[in-house]
Amino acid sequence: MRYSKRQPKILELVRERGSCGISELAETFGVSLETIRRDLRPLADSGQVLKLHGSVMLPNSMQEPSFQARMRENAEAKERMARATFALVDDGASLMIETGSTMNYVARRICERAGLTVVTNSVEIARIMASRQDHRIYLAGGELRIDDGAALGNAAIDFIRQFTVQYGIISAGSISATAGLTNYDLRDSEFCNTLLKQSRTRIAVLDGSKFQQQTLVRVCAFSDIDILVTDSQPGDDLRRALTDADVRIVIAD
Amino acid sequence: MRYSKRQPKILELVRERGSCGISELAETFGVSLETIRRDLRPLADSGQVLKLHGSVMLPNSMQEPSFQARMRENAEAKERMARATFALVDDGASLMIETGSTMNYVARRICERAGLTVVTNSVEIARIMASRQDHRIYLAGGELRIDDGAALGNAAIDFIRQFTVQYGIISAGSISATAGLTNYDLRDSEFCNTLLKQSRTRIAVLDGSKFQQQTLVRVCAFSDIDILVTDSQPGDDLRRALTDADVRIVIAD
DNA sequence: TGAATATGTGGTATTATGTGGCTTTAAATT
DNA sequence: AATTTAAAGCCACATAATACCACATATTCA
Repeated sequence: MRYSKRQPKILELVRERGSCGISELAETFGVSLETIRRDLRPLADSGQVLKLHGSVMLPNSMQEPSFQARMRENAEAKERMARATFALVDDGASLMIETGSTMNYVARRICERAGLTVVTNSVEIARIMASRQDHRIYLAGGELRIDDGAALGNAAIDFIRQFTVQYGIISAGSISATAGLTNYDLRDSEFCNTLLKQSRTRIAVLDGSKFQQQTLVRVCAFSDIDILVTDSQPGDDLRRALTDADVRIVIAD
Repeated sequence: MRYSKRQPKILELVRERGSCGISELAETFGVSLETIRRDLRPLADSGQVLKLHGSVMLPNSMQEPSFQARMRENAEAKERMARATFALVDDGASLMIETGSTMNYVARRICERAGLTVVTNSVEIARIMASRQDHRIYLAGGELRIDDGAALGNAAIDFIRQFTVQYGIISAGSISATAGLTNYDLRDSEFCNTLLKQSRTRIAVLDGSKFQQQTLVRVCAFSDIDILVTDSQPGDDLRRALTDADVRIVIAD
């Protein structure tokens, strides 16, 4: 492997942000595009980053276009919420995380905590957490949904029933005063339902674009969660419904 | 080590800041570049710092994880064996694959087949297979080994017992005429054992560097496998033991 | 003072970077 | 789906920065 003083910093940047533009990197380091490409080549050859046209990303990011698209939607809000969620969790905590783009952002941040015990049904999140040596990771098995690499169904649900954790972290497709938390896929809802039952402090993370919408399947009532992490003020109806159910609202930044 | 009053201070600086420019050090100590290089040489030779053009850094900031390193060992042989294994499997087949760097190469190739049903205990391999839409993937859950992201133990073993597949594909740490296939980790051996029991055609993939060595734990006897895929001719002893057990030997390219 | 070690200097070899031409890729358009 | 078009990648060469070596000079310590 060829060494360059930039390579470790490139890796760090890519790991931190999930992906980086090549011109962006060139500008950051004040060198030409070709130089960055030369730095990148051995990193790509050894599989440490994945090289695309004009950008690099972590090889462990799901490559499905639909999932990628969701990772980009509201990326900045999701990152802010991830930091806020990080602040809620202590070193050495035990937690369950479900699948989804928002959960990926949360996992990347929470990963920085030391000595966690993590239970998840998402291949992606398991991989993110495995990038550090000092976590224990329990992955629920079953048939994988190709789209996001999540195990759903009875096998996964039975698996997580073995655990009781301090924090249960979920997202959802939408949240509204009338319907509570709702989701696109029944299997997700079922899984989240069990996840919440096995967790003492139940945290839902949803950005403001999910307020007042309504998707197909009900996940749970407001009384089934303890904390809502979001990025913007909910409307009056929603806020009243949440406070009535004793949900603590955390607005990121 | 050669004595210099600057060396301890250089080390201290590099450790504190991660990396240092050589001209920067020369200026700090008020000596010529050549002098700093002479101070640095023994430090670099003894592995305490990593020297690159114009700067030095800590040697471990570039260290790649052990799994990445194994992916690069014998990469060319593993790729050849992967192609040969690909040829053994049909479109629409059902198969089980265990974890390991060789299995990763195999998975990348086999993934090109259409409509497979894949059962695995490796997060990596699940992810590789998920890059195409038309496979069904069953991932065994359990506690993950951080190193390679594999689920091991009873949960994983019980999970795969639900399936019976056409092809069981494993690797191993070594193969020898006297000890059969052996592995480093008992948990791998136990898992592979069950995997083979659930498979009709049992394929072992091992490159020539694993001949005649012997690692810790026995995986299975030669009679428990049907096909050995390798990259070079085994020695006479080994070949005789294999043919006596009716193992078909496939030499890649 | 003299031997041993350190440091600096200049020339040459090596490595890193940038540039321009050409090929490949991805996306936009028909 | 095929064609066009712009962007990104790759390669080869030129240039700049850095490393190495041999030798000269300075410093240290017995």
